Amino acid sequence: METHGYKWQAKVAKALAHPTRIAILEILRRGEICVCEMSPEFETSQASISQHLAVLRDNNLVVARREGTRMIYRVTDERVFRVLDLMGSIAHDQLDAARQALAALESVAA
Amino acid sequence: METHGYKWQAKVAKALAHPTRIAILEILRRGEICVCEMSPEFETSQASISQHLAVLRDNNLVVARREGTRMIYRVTDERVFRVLDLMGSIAHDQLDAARQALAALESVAA
DNA sequence: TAACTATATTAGATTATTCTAAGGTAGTTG
DNA sequence: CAACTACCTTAGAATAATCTAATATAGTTA
Repeated sequence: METHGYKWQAKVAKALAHPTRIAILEILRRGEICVCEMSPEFETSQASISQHLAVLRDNNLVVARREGTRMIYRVTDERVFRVLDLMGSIAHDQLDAARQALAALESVAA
Repeated sequence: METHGYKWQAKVAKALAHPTRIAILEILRRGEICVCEMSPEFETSQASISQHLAVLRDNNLVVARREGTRMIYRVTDERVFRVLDLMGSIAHDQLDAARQALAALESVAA
């Protein structure tokens, strides 16, 4: 198996592998927006957001264009939202299962 | 924006963020299988594969059961394959676009 | 029970990611 | 053009991920 061929898929996954970057994409899901409008939604420093945007840019998940002094970002491929949704429901069901397993243990202990 | 809520999604993404782990999941797509049967498909060391399997296990993307001396693995949620497929087509189209951009540049240079 | 097979774990070095702090760039406006 | 706004980049420290080498464990078989 030439794992090498999966490098590009892995790069997409890696680009998504941070809560802040997912949050950025969720904001962009509402439509294109400038950094100045998404920044206030985070506690994170501006530099940090800029770096996360750079990761998304470098992996071609978003593109930016300048408009005056602002940079307007948008996603390049709407399919990332399907990925986010799927990962969300997978994670959700994992938590659900874990909680049920815990409840089962607790009912035995009681 | 409470990025904290995206932690679990990010964990799923992180678990997928390595070519070897994607390759493992692609093998598991064919059905459950023991480590001894998937190992030969990799150049990677046995320890490394075991560690990658541990990452997938720790993130609940696969489960293992023992059968004699062997460990049989299977995916816990078939939706990971949809994630892999989506990431694959996103990555594919990115490469396509990059190649077309290059070709356009080259035709100008010529 | 000793040797063997299949797999996991640990330790440690290496490399990659992320954050903070500081400074830089690009466009705008008085 | 000086000051300002919006954003980016760099450097460096802290943390996390990955690999190799060695060792451990669990079940099997002679």
